[in-house]
Formats: sequence, C-alpha cells, structure tokens
Amino acid sequence: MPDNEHKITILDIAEKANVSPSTVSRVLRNSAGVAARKRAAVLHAVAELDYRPNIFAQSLASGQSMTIGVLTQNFGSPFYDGILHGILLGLEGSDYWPLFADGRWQPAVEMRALQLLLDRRVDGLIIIGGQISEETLQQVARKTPLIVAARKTPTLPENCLYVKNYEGGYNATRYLIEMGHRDIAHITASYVNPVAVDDVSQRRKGYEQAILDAGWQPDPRLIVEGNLQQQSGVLAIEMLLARGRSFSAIFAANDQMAFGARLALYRRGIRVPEDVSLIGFDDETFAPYMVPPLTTMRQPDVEIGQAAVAAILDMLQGKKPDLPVFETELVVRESVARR
Amino acid sequence: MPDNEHKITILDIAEKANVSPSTVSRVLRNSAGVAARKRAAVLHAVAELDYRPNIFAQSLASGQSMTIGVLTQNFGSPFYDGILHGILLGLEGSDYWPLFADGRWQPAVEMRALQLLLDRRVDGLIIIGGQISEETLQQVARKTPLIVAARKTPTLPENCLYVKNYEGGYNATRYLIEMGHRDIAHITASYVNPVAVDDVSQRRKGYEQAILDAGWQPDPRLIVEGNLQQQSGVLAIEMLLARGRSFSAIFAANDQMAFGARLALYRRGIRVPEDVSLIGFDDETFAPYMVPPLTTMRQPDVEIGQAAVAAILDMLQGKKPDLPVFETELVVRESVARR
DNA sequence: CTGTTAGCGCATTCAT
DNA sequence: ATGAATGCGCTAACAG
Repeated sequence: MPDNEHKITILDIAEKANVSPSTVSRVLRNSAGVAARKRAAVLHAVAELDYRPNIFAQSLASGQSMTIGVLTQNFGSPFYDGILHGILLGLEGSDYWPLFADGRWQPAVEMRALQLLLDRRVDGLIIIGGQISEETLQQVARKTPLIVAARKTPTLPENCLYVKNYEGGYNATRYLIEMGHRDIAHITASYVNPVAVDDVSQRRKGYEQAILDAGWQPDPRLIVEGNLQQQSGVLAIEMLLARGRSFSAIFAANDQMAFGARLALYRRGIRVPEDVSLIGFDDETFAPYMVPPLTTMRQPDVEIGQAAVAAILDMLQGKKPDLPVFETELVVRESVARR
Repeated sequence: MPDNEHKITILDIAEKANVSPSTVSRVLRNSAGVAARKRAAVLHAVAELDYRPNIFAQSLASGQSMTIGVLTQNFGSPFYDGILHGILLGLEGSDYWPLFADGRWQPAVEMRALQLLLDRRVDGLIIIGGQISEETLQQVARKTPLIVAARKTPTLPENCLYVKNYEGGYNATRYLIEMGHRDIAHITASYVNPVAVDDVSQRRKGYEQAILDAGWQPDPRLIVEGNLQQQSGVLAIEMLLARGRSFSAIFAANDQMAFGARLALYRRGIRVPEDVSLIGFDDETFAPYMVPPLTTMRQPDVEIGQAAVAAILDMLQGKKPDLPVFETELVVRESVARR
C-alpha cells in the first residue's frame, strides 16, 4: 500500500471528496445524517488514500481513549492467562483495545500499575484478583466502569465477578463420596495472600459440608495445611501418613499441591488411583499430563474474561451489566477410582 | 461519560507556579535548562495539584506514543508467554508501554493486528514468530523500529532475534550419546506452519550431525514424522516399534510429542528411563510434572523478550542495537538414564 | 533561560 | 444536512 511520507488527514480526504472536514468526521463516526452521495464520496476518498485516523487526536477531542485497562496479577499463570484470553476474545470486534498491566501480587506494584492505567485514561477497567483495598476500588468505580474478576468484593457487588469456590469444594468431595470413598483427606492452605486464602477456605468449607451431608463427621486428622506450593503437597502427605489415620482419597485445594502429593505417594509406593484416589483444583495446564492424569475442578477462566468484557461494554453504554456467578466444573480423569 | 476527573492542565500548574506553560512542559520533560527556583515551584505545584499529564495531548503534539507494539501468535503458549514476560520486564521503568496483539498463527488475523498496532502509532514494534512476509516486514522496518523474535528473517538480519535450533538438536543428541546411547530415534515434524517447520528441521539437522560426528550413520528407520501435536507422538512410537528397529533413546522435536511418546511407551509397558531414555525440546510448563520428569532443551524465552526490548530502546535512541543469538539449554531431569 | 505563538488532527458546537 | 469556527492539552519553534 501507499506509504507516502505525507500523513494524510481528515482535511486531505475532505478536499478530495469536496466536502468539509466536519462532514468527513460525521461519516467516519456515523454521528449524524449525511447525504448518501457525499457519504459515498467520503468513503471512496478514505479508501483511495488509505486514510488512517489519528487516534490521539480522536481521543483528545472526544475524551475517549477506546481502551480498556486490564490489571492482572501474574502473567504466566494459567488461570489468569485464561481470563486474559477471554478478555481478548470478548474485545474482538468492539473498537476497544486492551491495555495490560501486571501487579505481580505486590500491593505497591499493583497500585502503581493502577495509576498508570488511569493515567492512560482507560475508558473501563478490569481488575483480576489483587489486593487493592475496596475503598480504593470504590473510588475508581465512581470515575470509571470497573469490573473486579476472580475476587469477591462485598462492598462492590455490582462490579464483581467470582467463582463459587465453596460449591467447588463441595462437589469435588461429593464426587469422591459417590465413588465410594469415605475416608477423604483434604490438603488446604492458609499462609498465602488474602485473596487466595479466601478461595481456599471456601473450598475447605465445601469439603466439610459434603462430609457432613453424607452423615459423617469431618475428622481433623484428615486435614493438613500446605501453602499452595507443590512442595507443601509432599509434606502434607508425609504428615498425613505420620498421623496413621487411613484414607482412600485426597482432595487437594489446588493442583500444585495435588502434584506434590502425587510425588510423595509415588515415593512411598502408594499407587494412584489403585490405593488412593486424588483430586485437585484449578485444572492447571499440567493436570492432564500427570501420570495418571489428574481429576480436578476447572475454573471457567475464559468465560470469566469474556463476561468481564461484556459487563464493561454494557456499562460503557449506560446499561446495567449482568454479572453471572461462575461455577467450577468437574474434569474427570484417571486419578480417581471407584472404591 | 464519567470524565469529571481532575481537569488540571499544564495551565493550572503554570499559573500556580507563576511561570509559563512552556516552562512547565520543559521541567516535565526535562527538555531544556530551567532555573532551579522555577523548577522547584513547578514540581511543587505538580505535587500539590496531583497533576496528571494528558497522554493524548502529549502524543498528538510530540508525535510519539510512548508505546511499543507487541505482536504475538499465541497467548497462553509457554514459549510466547515467556517472551511477553521478558518484554514486560525489559520495559519496566522505561516510560514505554506495551500494546499487545494476538495473531493466532492466522495470516489474516496477524495482518489485521499489525495494522491496528500501526494505527495506534506505536513507536516500536516487536513481532514474535508469525508468518508476515519479509517484504511486509521490510516495509514496516523502514518506518518503525522493528524486532522480529523467535523467527529467522534472512532479509532482515539487523532486526532479528532467534534461537539456535540446530545447535539445540545437536546438543540434545550429543547428550544422549554421552550417556552411552547409540540407537537414538528422532521424532520430527514437517506438516506445520512454515516458521515452526524451519525450527524443527534445524533440530533434525543437528540430530543427524551429532550422529555423524559420533562416527555413525543416521538411520532413516529411526526417524519418524509427527506434527508437533501430542497425539502424533503416540503414533510415532507405534510406527517406530512397528519398524522393528531397536533403540534405547528418543529425541522428540518438542515436548508435546515427547509426552505423547511417553504415553505410548507406558501403554506398551516400556519403562522410562530404564528401557528407553527420552528427551524433549522447549521445556514446556508440564515437562517437570511428567513421570518421570522430562529432560529437555529450554529456550531462553524471558531473555529473548528482554533483549527485544533492549534492542528497540536502542533503536529509538538512534543507537545500533546488539542482537544476541540465543542458545538452548539442556535441562537434565530423570527421563534420561545412562546406558 | 523564558514567554509567546502556533499548531498536532480531530470532534463538536454553532450557525446556516 | 452541512460548513465554519472553536477548542481538547500539550510540545516546539521562535523570539526575546
């Protein structure tokens, strides 16, 4: 295509189409009725000259940036990346462009990223997880359409998209029970960041309720604490075995720990799923690659991203967004056997 | 239109600091000497009023967007995400902001993404992989500082950052040889996208050369074709076994196929690494999670991203960038045993 | 060193 | 329905 040095502006095409610049602007933004003839002439000139609007001029004049800020916590983490992917999909064909920033789970970094996003005058903001105070979030929400995903924000029920972790924990446990298991161990966690800890404790509560609903009592000897890291899954198994309380299944609060558990069992010569069934949470990328492939609870990451975008776009149009609540989905693989 | 934010402009702070707007601009961009007193007054006013420059006005007036376009092919793929991560790291503290776009390995999507990035007036462009013609790339490079990463572009040697795949294949094979293996099978691929196919054929050449250098002849019966997908690794093993040519080690051109191979071996009751050693390529996220953990060749993704940014920033300053060539690194895990 | 004067390219009043 | 005029907020010549 023509890459002439001369930058062609709205004036060039106005001249070529024999109309005024404002008319050109009108047809380009579809902002007012324009005679069909002139409209055609303008569009023709636009195509002819390969005109590219200058978005800075547009933004400066209109006050809109046509961008959506996305504050994530962890580039490279499957769950968060899945949400990003959903956001990309949702934005497709919408004229808006995403601006990504990474808070890295560090409050200071996160605040700076937020500020930068705001400085870039994003028209809407999607914040995934993170630890920004609800007070700050409220301030932001007053000025800018905001969606907080993968985090429960009690004071911002209108801006919040989250996953039912309690039900996830319940269903995971319930599945094991239905497979004939009764002595079900649980690896949970508490010494992690506040957001994740809430999710994890919800999963644990679901676990306990499922046991209760089966007519049994949760046995504290079957519950061990990790820290969501793989290594803590290994230790959790050591602890469990040391306690001497037998079990035929394990529900780990996340896949990382489930993998650690699997390693520990392997070293002990305990077979999965013949001797012990194993279920994780998150459906991390590696879950299907484990031996045996891991049964786990999938969080609908992509769907969350898409819903977040849809909500933002609604808000930008003054409509009230609908905010689905997401459920986890059982992904059955070979790590669980009927007892 | 929730734009009732601070409407504080450079004029407000000029007034408050008793200087002219241009002086304010000067201290803000450090573009010319300003008397210490006035400078202090300006900075004070800026802090006092919590002034936020309007990026659009800046860009419109200066012609710079302070953004770097990043065209990737596959959000969610570990190698590409690693590069993105490196780009983020490299950009940190640089005043530039990344604009991401996803080409999804589809030429049409990719071209559109490129165009959008260009429309956004990015000051520099990093293209990761992809299939945009070198001719187009040359055109782009004439207008905008450009780095093409993870792809060899013969006609653009000054803009290209790539990984030594040949050496990677050589070293992987060499390692197996040093571990005492002699009958080494190779799973390669040819029916995939052109960029990847080049990488993969380089790996194969490295493999063959290593065999030659050991004083043996490459045996065509030991080479099978897959398509980089996991399933093709399974089939590859079936084919190999059907051929009846014995082997004690396998070098797969990527981890996906290595995993497929591992599954097939498992089903056949062939142990890894006791009966057959296995080595992959890429160090995908799941590699350490395999049983046994997979020995593989790591591509320095993060480093590539950082180098790309460094190069772009150099170019933006008129300096000639230095373009390191990247080597793969052997990651030793338990899937290879001495014979 | 510093203030004054023009734009940057477009959207959006106003008039007509 | 359409053209002329007026900024949007900032940078960069151009004088002093």
